[in-house]
Amino acid sequence: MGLTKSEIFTDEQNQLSTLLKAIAHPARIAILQRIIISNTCICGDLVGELGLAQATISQHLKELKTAGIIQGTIEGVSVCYCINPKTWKLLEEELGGFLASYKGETTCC
Amino acid sequence: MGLTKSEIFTDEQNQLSTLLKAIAHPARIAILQRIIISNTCICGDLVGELGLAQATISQHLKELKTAGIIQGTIEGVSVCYCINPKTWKLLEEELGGFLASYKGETTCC
DNA sequence: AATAAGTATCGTAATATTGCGATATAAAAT
DNA sequence: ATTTTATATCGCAATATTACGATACTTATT
Repeated sequence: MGLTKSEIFTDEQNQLSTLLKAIAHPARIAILQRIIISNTCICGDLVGELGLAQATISQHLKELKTAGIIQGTIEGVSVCYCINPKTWKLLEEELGGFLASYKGETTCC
Repeated sequence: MGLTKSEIFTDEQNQLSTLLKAIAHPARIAILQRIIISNTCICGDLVGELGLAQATISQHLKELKTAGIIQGTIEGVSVCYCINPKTWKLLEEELGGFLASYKGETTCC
């Protein structure tokens, strides 16, 4: 039907998948890398650098913001976006725990 | 258009987003957790445990397999799926590097 | 007040994802 | 050989995502 059945999964599984989904796009990865490098990001800059239209970038920024991964504060005409430290930490922890749970033992296959 | 413009991004950005996309679904996270715990997974088990139809689970397994995150070997009637250590390591490295690139400095906002 | 600059939102088209019933396939047991 | 068991694939419907032009909004400058 095209609708994820969130009810049957744990809150952790849903939360992690939501965060991952927000990051799982090359444009959004590029945006995040750009924000991290400059530590002071303005959308207008991105429009010139990435090869995407202004509307598209604004939409990607909105998705990252909705997921809580970035936060934006209005600074005059432009908007300054930066990483939301809390969510970033949460992602590092949740994802780190998940990835580390596999110890690489090859009992099967 | 609905088509991601992969051409304008780096190989690293595309690769990382592809891997993340494969994991960014609660059912697939649940499947991976289940595989990791048992270290010997048979699809039939999952059908009973998760609340999804057999066809749906088979499809999720296929996506994980296509992304190279799991590998399956036929064992008689059933198929044994397990983590692909190489891809898992790659994911840990790529993602770890990406997440660690943010140092948490709050110069702005 | 009018204009300019930077972003956000709307509407829309193209494509992708999610989920499932039905059916196919493949190996094991009878 | 037929039936059973386990998994994969097909086809479809519902929904989500991606991208962008056009337009609205919001603040700064003139």
